[in-house]
Amino acid sequence: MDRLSSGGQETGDRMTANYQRIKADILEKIVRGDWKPGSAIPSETELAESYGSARATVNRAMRELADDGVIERKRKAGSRVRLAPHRQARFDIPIVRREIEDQGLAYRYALVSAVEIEAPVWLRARLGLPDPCRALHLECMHFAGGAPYQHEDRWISLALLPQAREVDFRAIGPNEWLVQQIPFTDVEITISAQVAEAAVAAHLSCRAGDPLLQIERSTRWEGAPVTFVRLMFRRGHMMTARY
Amino acid sequence: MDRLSSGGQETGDRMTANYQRIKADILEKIVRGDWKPGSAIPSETELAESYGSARATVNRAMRELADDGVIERKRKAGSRVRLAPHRQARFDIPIVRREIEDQGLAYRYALVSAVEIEAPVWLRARLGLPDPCRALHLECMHFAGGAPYQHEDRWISLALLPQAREVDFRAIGPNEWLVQQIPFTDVEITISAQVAEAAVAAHLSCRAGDPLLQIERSTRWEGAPVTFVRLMFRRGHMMTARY
DNA sequence: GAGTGGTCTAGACCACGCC
DNA sequence: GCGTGGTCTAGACCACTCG
Repeated sequence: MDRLSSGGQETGDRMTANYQRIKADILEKIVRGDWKPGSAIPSETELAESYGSARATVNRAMRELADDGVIERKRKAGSRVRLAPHRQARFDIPIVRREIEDQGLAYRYALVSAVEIEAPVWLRARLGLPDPCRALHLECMHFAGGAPYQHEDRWISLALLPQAREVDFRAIGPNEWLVQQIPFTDVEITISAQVAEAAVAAHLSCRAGDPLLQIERSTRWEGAPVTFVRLMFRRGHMMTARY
Repeated sequence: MDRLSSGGQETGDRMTANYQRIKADILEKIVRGDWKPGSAIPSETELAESYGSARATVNRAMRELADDGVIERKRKAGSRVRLAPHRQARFDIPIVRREIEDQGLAYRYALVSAVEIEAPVWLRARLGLPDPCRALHLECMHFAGGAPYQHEDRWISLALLPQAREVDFRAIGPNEWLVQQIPFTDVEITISAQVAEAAVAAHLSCRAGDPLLQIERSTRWEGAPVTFVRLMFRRGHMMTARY
């Protein structure tokens, strides 16, 4: 009954797709309070009729709203406005090199140390590694415009990637090498605030005890542990996201 | 030519949708190295034919792969495997109350202070508020199982939400009240590590100088500044995400 | 200019989940 | 049971962009 503003409803409309206009219109109804939190939204069939479009088009709008956490959908129950909008933020996890070069700064990488040792207990527990298990332990630094930017404490499972022994990690960073080996995996990421220990503080040119943003990341491939990394950023580093 | 494993290709298949199987199959080809980073992927039409499905189905698989940052798509150029997978993690931004109650702990909220004052310069700059501008400044604490969990330093623009003056924030937390007022907005989030100042440290039962995870969030509505909040978590708090 | 992805439609079948 | 969302199809037009 209330077609969207613009008259043209055919296909590829000027500027915005129809499903986007429908999505925006539904969102506006929710924001304005026409459809209150917890209340039901008309079915896709009804909406399709009222917008004068196909159900598939409405479906895409609704699916994206559900992905965005604005509405909840259940088969027979229909769609409802979420009581508490399920907010989530997407943070980019850039390759360090890109992150720095995108800021227009010169990137430099340095290997601090590399040793093959038996995987320590905490690492085995954390990654679910088998009991006796050898691992490659790398310590690296990333610099931005000459200044320390990030300290990388990397562990690579030699059970899954024995070829890591042959790599010269003075020439290539572990992250960039790993990306070439395993293009896609399951990842668990943890962010926290930690004090700079003396060794790390020296590398990052800050004082021991300074608060540093820490990212820990466990990577698996088909369930098998691949690598664990602890990244300490220089003091004052921030992560930003919009939604 | 190489239909996917399961014979049934009709519609609603057992367990997994066809577009998901196609998506997984394409992803596997990329991971296995059949389609290398930077190289082109067959066009949707070709893929649709080889999978024996409609182009729309392939389109959905490809669109999700693009959303996931695995491939890049351009109109005439076709689809290519990303050189460096554009990784991003989605972090849930829960309501504090839910975050705590989901852990099975008792939630308690307390208002520390509430004053109406002229918005300070830094806040006006940060949110883009007009020059003379009054704001409500709230300081709150959130407890989990009796222990301090989070310190909230909240600013609410009275230009946009004058009704905030009438609210008894001893009874309701600012976040929960705001959600009722403005169901959906544009948000900018920043995460960093900070030292606990003496005042905050006292509230969070930690020592001044301890490293704390800090989240700052600016919220707008249709471009107009609504609220700014600085959340300091108790020492040791971590944010986790998977992808 | 021409190929590729972006979008839309009309119709269809299915599975889940309330009743 | 039966309505609703989830998915699929075959065909279509369009807009972008590379060459």
